[in-house]
Amino acid sequence: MALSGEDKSAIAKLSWQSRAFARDAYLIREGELSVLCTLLLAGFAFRQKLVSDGSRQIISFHIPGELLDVQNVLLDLADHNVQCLSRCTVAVVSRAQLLDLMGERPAIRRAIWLDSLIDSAVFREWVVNLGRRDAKQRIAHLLCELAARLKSSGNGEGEMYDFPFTQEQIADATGLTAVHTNRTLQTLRRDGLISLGMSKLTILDWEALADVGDFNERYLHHAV
Amino acid sequence: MALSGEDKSAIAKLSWQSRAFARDAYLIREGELSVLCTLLLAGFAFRQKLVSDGSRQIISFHIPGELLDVQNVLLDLADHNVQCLSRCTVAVVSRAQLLDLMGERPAIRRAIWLDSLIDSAVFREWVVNLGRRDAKQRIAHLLCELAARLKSSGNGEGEMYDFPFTQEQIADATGLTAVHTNRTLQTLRRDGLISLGMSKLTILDWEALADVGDFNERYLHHAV
DNA sequence: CGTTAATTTGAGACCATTCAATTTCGGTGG
DNA sequence: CCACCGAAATTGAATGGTCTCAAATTAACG
Repeated sequence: MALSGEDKSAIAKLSWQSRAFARDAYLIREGELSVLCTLLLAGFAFRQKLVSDGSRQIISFHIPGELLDVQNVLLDLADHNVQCLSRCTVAVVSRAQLLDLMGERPAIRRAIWLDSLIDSAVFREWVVNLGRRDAKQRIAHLLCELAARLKSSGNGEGEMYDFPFTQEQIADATGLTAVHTNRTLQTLRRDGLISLGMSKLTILDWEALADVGDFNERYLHHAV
Repeated sequence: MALSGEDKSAIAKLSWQSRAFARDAYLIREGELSVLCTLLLAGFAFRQKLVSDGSRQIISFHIPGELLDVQNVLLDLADHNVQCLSRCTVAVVSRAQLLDLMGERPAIRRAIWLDSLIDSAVFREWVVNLGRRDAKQRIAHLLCELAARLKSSGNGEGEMYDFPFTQEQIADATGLTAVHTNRTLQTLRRDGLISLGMSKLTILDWEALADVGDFNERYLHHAV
């Protein structure tokens, strides 16, 4: 969304600090008040929730350039965890500062709200993915989503993307076990749809992968 | 969220119209521009998306008193369908009017944004429900959520609630088949947790049902 | 009171899980 | 630079939860 020069300078005037986090570090914890708002400058992160038997469901992945805490900014206590997937660098501002900025600058307010609504659209698509697709479709869909977002945010060269996800994380995002995720990835490789290894994903046949995963990028709403 | 008298009168000044819809009528269609914003006055509705093989995933249910189109108000084209579950009466205002009101009145803006963030929190919980819980847990969790929301919005007498959902709809919301939903509901009845029939749900043992469904209402954020 | 929708029941098939063991990868220290 | 280590990926076989398909029963509606 295009912002005016004044909006941009208002953002530049924010007092923020850069912070580094290790892999697996928590940025937000369920049950705590999140008073900070963070922008992911470098590295990957994910939202996550634990269930009674101890297993974990990943709710979304986040790539460099995305806002992480908008979902919590008006809420009392966070209802989920946000965790670093790789080493991360984030820009941090206070919740109060962000809300003030939004109060003063309608275009920024709108942009941030839009961002949170696109996050919601992704959650909805994940509900569909988990509820009505089998293993092969789920994983294909997830790979399409990540590739589409990495491409449109400028992370990636051609059809090759940084891909620091473990198979266990893919499993926790798709509602599968790591074992079955492994087997399913192998069939996607065997079918010539993807190449995956050494923290790099390459989409070899985009059209076929999107077809397998029933992927339609409308729900991303041209997210940056 | 408490609104001032001025805010309330600004809302009262909106030019809205009441409309009735039949069961199964579409309020929003995927791929279309939603220029209207609706408040559900009476009846139940749900969000829904279809996948390639024609099967349907329900993404959320909505009860009287809830806003339906906030998720689409800043988006170009709707990414999902919204459909009436029972006969519905809705209040309709134009998208432009709602956005104007939000521009002028910070408290209303905040309330509506909060509403959309709580919707998101529910989507996230559904991701967890579909991804990491088995059939019995999923259905118990869904029943807890609906009961909690119906209770806090004043729809319900004691532990008995209007419950116009078919088993097929519960199946499409929990990612199961209607057949397996039927068998699972029977075990919940046999265990003495619920009583269900004639469009009425009674929670016989709230604590046990919440325990089975791993239900923690924090994610509802005391939604109205 | 007839007709359609919704619920219920049964049996067999299948996708994904579980559990356990093995191999490969990535990083670290000598 | 190589040996080592824990993490991650891979493989196998048996189990199980859920699905599929079909039919019967019951409830809802005009």
